[in-house]
Amino acid sequence: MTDTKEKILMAALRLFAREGYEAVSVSDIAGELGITKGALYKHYKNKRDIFDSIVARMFQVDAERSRQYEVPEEQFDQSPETYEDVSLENIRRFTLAQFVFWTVDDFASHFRKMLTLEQYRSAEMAELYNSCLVAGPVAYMEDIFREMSKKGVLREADPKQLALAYYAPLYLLIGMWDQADDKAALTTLLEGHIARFIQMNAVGTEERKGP
Amino acid sequence: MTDTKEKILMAALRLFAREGYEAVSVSDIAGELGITKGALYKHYKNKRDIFDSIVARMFQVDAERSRQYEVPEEQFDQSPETYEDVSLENIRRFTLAQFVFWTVDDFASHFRKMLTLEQYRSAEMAELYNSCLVAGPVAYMEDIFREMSKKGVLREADPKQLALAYYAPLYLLIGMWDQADDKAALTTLLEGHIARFIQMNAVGTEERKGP
DNA sequence: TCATTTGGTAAACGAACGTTTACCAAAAGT
DNA sequence: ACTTTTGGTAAACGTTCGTTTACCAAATGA
Repeated sequence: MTDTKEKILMAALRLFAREGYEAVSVSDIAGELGITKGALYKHYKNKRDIFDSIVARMFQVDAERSRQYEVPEEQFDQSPETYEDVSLENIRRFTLAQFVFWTVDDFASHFRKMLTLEQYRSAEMAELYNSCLVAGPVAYMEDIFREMSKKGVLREADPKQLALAYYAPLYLLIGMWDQADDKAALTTLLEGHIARFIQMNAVGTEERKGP
Repeated sequence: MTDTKEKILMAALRLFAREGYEAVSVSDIAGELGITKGALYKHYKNKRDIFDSIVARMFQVDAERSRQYEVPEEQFDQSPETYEDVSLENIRRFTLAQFVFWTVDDFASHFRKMLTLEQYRSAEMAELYNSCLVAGPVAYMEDIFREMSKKGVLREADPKQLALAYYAPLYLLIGMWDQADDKAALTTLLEGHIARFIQMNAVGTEERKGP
């Protein structure tokens, strides 16, 4: 069965996320499935191959996700007076989806932790960690905020500074998730942060802008 | 010489911070100093003992630091009209000092990275990482902000939400430091963040409060 | 039906691991 | 001056590592 190959990948990911790549032995992975380590080499050519397959899988998952999120296209025919609300609401929903993805989703959550543990081992891992979880998302938000400032949805401000202020709490709360006992409180904090950010930075929360 | 013992500790810390504890061999550590691994056992009883000594050292460094930062006591006899400025300026300086400590300081920087890599291995490491770098600092800022709100230096707001908004960018920038090529830009971003935070949350940046 | 492929076991491989031992030169103590 | 301690080397210990090999039963395919 090719089902075993999948089980190996997930078991390895779970172990890599907790212990780090080097600290996990091939026997450990095989032991998780109740098979011998010899059987493992029928599915992967070596230990590194498992790791590489995990990374490749993440690229695949990410491609599917961005295909899904890109151009929903439905709300662009709104009247100008409600555009900012829709736009901000989109950001809010996107942010919550990001949070859920990196914390609740089994694969993404374990992958994030694995990447956290491997980020200093090589420039490649550092770049991957950075683009997935740090500078990548910040740059993404910066683009969005620059656009929104230009359209008058947000007050004038350095979009890089805005992106930092917006994304950093999300990043920190993701990092707190794994060992938080009250996970609902974290979600509440995140929602509070988003609401606060919109209230302080959106045009139209104090005076409403006419069409 | 007891100087060798210190060199072993620092070399081990440097390696643990890059590779993680399990991925570093005793030979690796000895090799960094140009001695054999046998010699290493004249200074530490085993590999774990080196790790524990590093952690103990951090506690020691931290104790010295908090002794140094606690009760500078010099500015508490200010007139009420300048109190908020002093208070906010203290926070600004404290924040920058924290940032420099966890990024530039050789021991603290490596210790932070090591802790980042070990945080999922045991509850003890998770707690240490959390108290040093995540929930600990947030709770600390929360206390400060609650006090400042009560004294009217800050606008009314949930202090937990304030602490998250204030500390998270610091946390993210610390994490970006290691592999940033333009470190000055990060410092600029941090200073921008602090200035922005004070401007948006301090009472008196729009209307000055009389005595 | 019979050859082949698949997915598994058990054992062995050399290398590397953390640790211990036997030994030694130089420094320190008395 | 002689003993002890200190800080080092080199080699060996038993264990575990990642990987390979020989073998096998069941599924697959012609």
